[in-house]
Amino acid sequence: MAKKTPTLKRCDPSPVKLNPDPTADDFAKLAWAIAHPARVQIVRFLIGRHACVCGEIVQQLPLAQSTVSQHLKILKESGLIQGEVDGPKVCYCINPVRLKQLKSLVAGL
Amino acid sequence: MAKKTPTLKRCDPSPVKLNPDPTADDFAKLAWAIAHPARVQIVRFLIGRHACVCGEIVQQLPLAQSTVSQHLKILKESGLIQGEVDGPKVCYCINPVRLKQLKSLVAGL
DNA sequence: ATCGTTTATCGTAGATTGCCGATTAACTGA
DNA sequence: TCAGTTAATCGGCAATCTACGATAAACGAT
Repeated sequence: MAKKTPTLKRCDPSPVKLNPDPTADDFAKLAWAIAHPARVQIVRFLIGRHACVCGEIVQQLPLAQSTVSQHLKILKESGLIQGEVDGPKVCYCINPVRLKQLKSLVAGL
Repeated sequence: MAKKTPTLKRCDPSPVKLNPDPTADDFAKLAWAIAHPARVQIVRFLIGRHACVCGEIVQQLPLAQSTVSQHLKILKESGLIQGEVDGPKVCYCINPVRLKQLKSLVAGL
């Protein structure tokens, strides 16, 4: 009992193992997709409008068309949004399944 | 009726205004904090353990100590975690308020 | 006071991001 | 067919991120 630590311990010393976190990569990927203000706005905009044309998104943001296209590409690669060709235009919309995945991953933290 | 668009419209043409999104920056900041697999694991680890020492996190990850320290710094700057000096060690823990903010922002999408 | 432990910071290198203008590709309509 | 519109891609530049080893700072213990 001489070695009893006198300092009050704030840290839990229980040896809990770190679970393998197989979803960490996917989680990070989804988080990365919305880790930029412009992309947050795009996602919110698409949710609010259900679906809309690329050009409209460009008009709403103070960014060049090419830059917005890059952001849309990133969002598309994450699976959060989908682009459907509609004539010369492209109609973007939210992927509800993927959005739900993001929500449950964050909610499960 | 000759000008009736023959193509079925998938896109909603209703003119909905894009709300100013004052939280977009903060949202992106929080998302950025967990936009890396290592940081996702750190956050999950801290949630699972309630609190723990920096060195333990380093042991759990296949990264150098300095790299983990950088990730911890990013997480701390986002407000998601807090570091409390406990002698020569530093005890990290989740900031529940900030975590709840992240959850509600994502849930509110 | 000095040593050992623990963590943060510095400096560096390579890769990636964000932004833009310019160009290209795809499609419609006259 | 040809012109016009729409969106994606290319090339380039500055900035940031990630990772590491090495070093410095803070603290407890002897």
